[in-house]
Amino acid sequence: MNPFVDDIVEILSTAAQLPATDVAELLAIPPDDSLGDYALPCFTLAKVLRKNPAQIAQDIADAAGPAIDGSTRLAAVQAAGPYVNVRLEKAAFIGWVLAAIGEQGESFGSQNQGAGRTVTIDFSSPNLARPFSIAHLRSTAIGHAIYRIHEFLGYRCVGINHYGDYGANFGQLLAAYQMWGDEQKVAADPVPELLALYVRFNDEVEKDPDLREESRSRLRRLADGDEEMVSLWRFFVDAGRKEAERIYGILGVHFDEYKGEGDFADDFDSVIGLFHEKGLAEESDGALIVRLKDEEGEEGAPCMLRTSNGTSTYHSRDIAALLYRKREHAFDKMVYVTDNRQALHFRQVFQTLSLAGIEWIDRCEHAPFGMMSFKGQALSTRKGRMVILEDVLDQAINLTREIIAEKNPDLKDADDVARQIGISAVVYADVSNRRTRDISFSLEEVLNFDGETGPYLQYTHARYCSILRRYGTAVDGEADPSRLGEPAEMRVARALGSFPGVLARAERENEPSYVATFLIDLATQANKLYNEVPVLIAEDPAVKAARIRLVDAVRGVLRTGMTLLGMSCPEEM
RNA sequence: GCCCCCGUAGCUCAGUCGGAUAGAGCAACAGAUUCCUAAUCUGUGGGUCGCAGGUUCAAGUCCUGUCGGGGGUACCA
Repeated sequence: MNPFVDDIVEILSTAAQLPATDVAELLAIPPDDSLGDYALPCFTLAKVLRKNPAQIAQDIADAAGPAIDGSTRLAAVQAAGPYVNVRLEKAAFIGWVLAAIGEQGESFGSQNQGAGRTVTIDFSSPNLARPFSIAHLRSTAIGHAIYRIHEFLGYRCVGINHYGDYGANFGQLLAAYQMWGDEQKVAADPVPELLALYVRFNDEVEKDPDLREESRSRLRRLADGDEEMVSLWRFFVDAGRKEAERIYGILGVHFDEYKGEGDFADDFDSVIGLFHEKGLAEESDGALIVRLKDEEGEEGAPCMLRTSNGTSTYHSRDIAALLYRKREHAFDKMVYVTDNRQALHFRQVFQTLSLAGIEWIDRCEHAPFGMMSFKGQALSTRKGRMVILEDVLDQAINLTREIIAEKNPDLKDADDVARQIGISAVVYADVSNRRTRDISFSLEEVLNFDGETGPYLQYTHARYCSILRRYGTAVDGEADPSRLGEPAEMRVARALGSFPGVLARAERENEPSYVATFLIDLATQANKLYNEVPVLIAEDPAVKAARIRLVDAVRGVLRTGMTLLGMSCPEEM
């Protein structure tokens, strides 16, 4: 795939008289590019050859010398202690990267590894009884990025919103509404009114535990199809969905399927039938369970399919939903983007289906993410301690407006650009951390636009757009890159060249933060580049044209990467 | 008790398969704009990679134990 690496492997394996696969396996990248572009550590060879690794490195470098001299891609080979360092022919490497980007255009980075495959991604899936808080952004932003990355790699994607429209939260809402709700106020502006009712219920239930019965009885009536309860519940769900879809509109997130948990509450008989058939289901304390064992054979928490009251469970509903998805979408990969707390739940679901002989269960993955805390405390809707996502977005947008007014008062569509920057800043702050980390939300940090942030990426992109705009004429895709080779140019090219590998890893591990880290690196190198070498004021027109090609490539890859993370890319800011 | 995640600079975090001197950003301080947008760039200070063993030529990275934080552990989802 990379002819430069292929050449190094071929030459060094011949020189060292080693199998090519061994050399490819050992090949590393030196910590500093002044040492070289690739390195072969010789420690492991020392044992076999019974020689000092530095001597081995020297021998290999000597033996490889002539072949390197004859190579158009490789410039030099040198032993440095126990390492054989190889330097690339810079202009050739930059030219190769530019050619690849030129050929593949906007699809550069994709190796089309998802062609012919379908992935279903369950993400965001908010509980509609609660407001859309900053904590919901995690699953939404991470899931959306995973969706876009898969789509870019050629997968057919089905984004599923498995929203919560079922369970105790709704009982609480029904009770609170009927006890204290003001029909007109709720009808006029449901979201904040319902939130207030929800918080009040949880507040009062602490003082008066008997209130729980108010909730439970209504839940029973709902389950029995009581008309009053059903129509109220429907109203709550509709209001919650409208609100969620409004937020998705702001974020630019799209789902291919909306199905609530409640949609799988009634058809779980088939799930139970499946486990009865296999002889796996058994009665225990009135509930129906499947016993599970961990790796050591110890009995762990069982998977409960039906409660002693005869109702469905989180497990049976999720299993029903999963079977439905397999039938409906015939996925090759299924990703659940939920918080870490549900790790055991998914292990149980997967293990239970595995016991039942469902062989495709190994294509299902849980992509967990860490908890979000706020000022050292967990966010809790029940206790009214929460950060409403839209408030954060609004603050980010307003701050951006101020910055634009100060730095670029003549910017046209300033309001639109402020929205793009503010929203992307918040999204970036979320997807830039590795998924499994617990993150502490800090408004101050999200609203700092200096350094490794969303606006930094957008700024770099906008500056590159600006260079191309001022260049005036179309980019010459044939401009000769042989005049390039400045260290700054080489570093940018190396970053560009790493994009396909980064995306492959991001897909494999369902980890969008790899793309975020990549973009910061690319933008950093790109910013250094225009500080170090002149582009528009380059004296030699041939050099200028070649640099413009490089600038255009950076602009394109920045745009692709930011889009994959769900960010927008204004051309001016 | 058992299971999962996390622990790297004052703060927030990177760190592919174990490789050369552990890196960024923020905050602090000092610089760079007659020149492509200073939301940028350059420099300075800042480290017992939680701790202890082990494996290895080589450990932030792998193994065991331990401490600290968070979460989970059959009728919430």
